[in-house]
Amino acid sequence: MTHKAKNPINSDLTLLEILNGLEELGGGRIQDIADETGITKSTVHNHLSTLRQQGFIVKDGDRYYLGLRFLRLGEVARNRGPLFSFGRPEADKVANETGELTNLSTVEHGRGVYLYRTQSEHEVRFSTAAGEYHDLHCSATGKAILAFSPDSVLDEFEDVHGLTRYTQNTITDRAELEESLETVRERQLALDLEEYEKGLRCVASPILDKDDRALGAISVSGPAMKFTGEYYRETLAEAVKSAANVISLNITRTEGTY
Amino acid sequence: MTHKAKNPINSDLTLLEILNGLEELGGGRIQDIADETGITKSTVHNHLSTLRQQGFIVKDGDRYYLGLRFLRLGEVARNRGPLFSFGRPEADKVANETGELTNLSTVEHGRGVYLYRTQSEHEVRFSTAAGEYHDLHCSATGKAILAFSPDSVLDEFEDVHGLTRYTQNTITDRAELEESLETVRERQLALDLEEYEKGLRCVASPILDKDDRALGAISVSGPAMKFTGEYYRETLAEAVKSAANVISLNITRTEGTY
DNA sequence: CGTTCGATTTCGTGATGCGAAACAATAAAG
DNA sequence: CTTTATTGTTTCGCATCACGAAATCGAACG
Repeated sequence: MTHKAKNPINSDLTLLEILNGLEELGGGRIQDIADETGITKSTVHNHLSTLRQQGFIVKDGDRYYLGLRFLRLGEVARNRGPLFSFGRPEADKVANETGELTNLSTVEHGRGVYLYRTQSEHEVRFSTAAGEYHDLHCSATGKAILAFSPDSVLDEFEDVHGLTRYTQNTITDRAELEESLETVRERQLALDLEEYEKGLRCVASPILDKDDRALGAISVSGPAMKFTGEYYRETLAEAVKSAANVISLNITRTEGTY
Repeated sequence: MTHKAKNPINSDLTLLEILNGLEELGGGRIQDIADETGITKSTVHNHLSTLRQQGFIVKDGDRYYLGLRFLRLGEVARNRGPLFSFGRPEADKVANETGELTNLSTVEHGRGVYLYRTQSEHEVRFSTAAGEYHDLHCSATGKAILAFSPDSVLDEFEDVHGLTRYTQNTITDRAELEESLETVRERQLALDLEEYEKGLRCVASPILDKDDRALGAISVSGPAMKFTGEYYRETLAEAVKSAANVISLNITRTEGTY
């Protein structure tokens, strides 16, 4: 387990449970939240009422929604560390030059988290994956990060989530995974060959600090049909790798501020 | 007051207080948070410990920070309503065409909130204002929104925050403000002539739903020295106005989904 | 080794969060 | 218009538990 609180505060747990419910449902009425979370109506009501009073929740008609207060908290979280501020411009560049969807991610609580994803022209609605979690063993960014992280990171992830199989290509064997990480280390490049979702491929390169430890990774992702041959293994790979290099350099250059 | 909870939950209040503290400090040690919030060490410790266990907080050394969990919650909040998903692409276009800083904002809990701000080349670090609050009476976006909102919105804002004076140009008289809103309604354009910060000007245009009620506003902002004459009152004004129109149209066209 | 500073834990108690159920409000149905 | 159903809101009593003072632990420093 990641962390076990000695004296967990009960009402905090229910409050957070309610937030989780609101996130999943994208908002809802008291009854909905109560059903979703298994918490009594009156309790849900009191918590939501308190949250609203403090400006964290908005009520539209009889529906409750997460408020924009969380947007602010999220931005503060995202701007801890240099990864986002230095990475975003480069990610945008890669997206412009290649025309592909570009991602920036890091690790938190033993899982991969998207810090940023470029906007796609096509899927306008809900394209935002920022803040979403992903597995480390079957994503390009995840493997790029693992290759330059202490074993403890993989240990924690394996402990909590296991090496779940999603497709035929998913690497579910620890030894095999570690072997593949070795080549990632050599080439500073990690691939995802439909290991998480059939038809989806990625290339990632790690973003490193001065001690060659991964702060995160940058990747492009797209359809397997398009991500093949030289375009995939040279053009895109190089684009991602050089972007990662620029970001790493910019970060280490400004070291000390962090 | 915006909303008064009948049975506010005490531990929720302290938890939220701690989050506020973390936001202000950008993270810190137990003692720091305790000092900042006036809550006892052990209480702070228990709350943070609980939050961490649930993945909302990260601990780096002996420092606690807001976790990326909030990023996700913030994104959910931001994607409620069509404003962000339809507005962002247009805001980016305006930013590209004019080269100026472009903002997208809305109203929540009686205050203006930035939903999105385009990245500026110059100020890389901490340029993110997303989720930040701003006053309605002295900002271009605020006035654009007020002009197309029921009086209750201005009432609530005035009640809670008052028409604070920030510069010589700030409109602090309700009647005068309402008069200026009349011309905003006519021209579908609102200006900020250094009313909030000396040297800073903005132009905004409201984003309207099918009943001509403001969902938010889009604006560009920049130095007063540059924002003058035809460039300010024609070029930028038109850019913002037409972008607002496009967004409004796209939203009403897809009406019913919301 | 001792000192200092802060994190963590212990612990007793008064406050309070919880759930069942009553009540109100609203909408749908007949 | 009345009835019925559904859900939000409030009440209330009690076992629980969040709180704070102080003790303990642990690390960094000289």
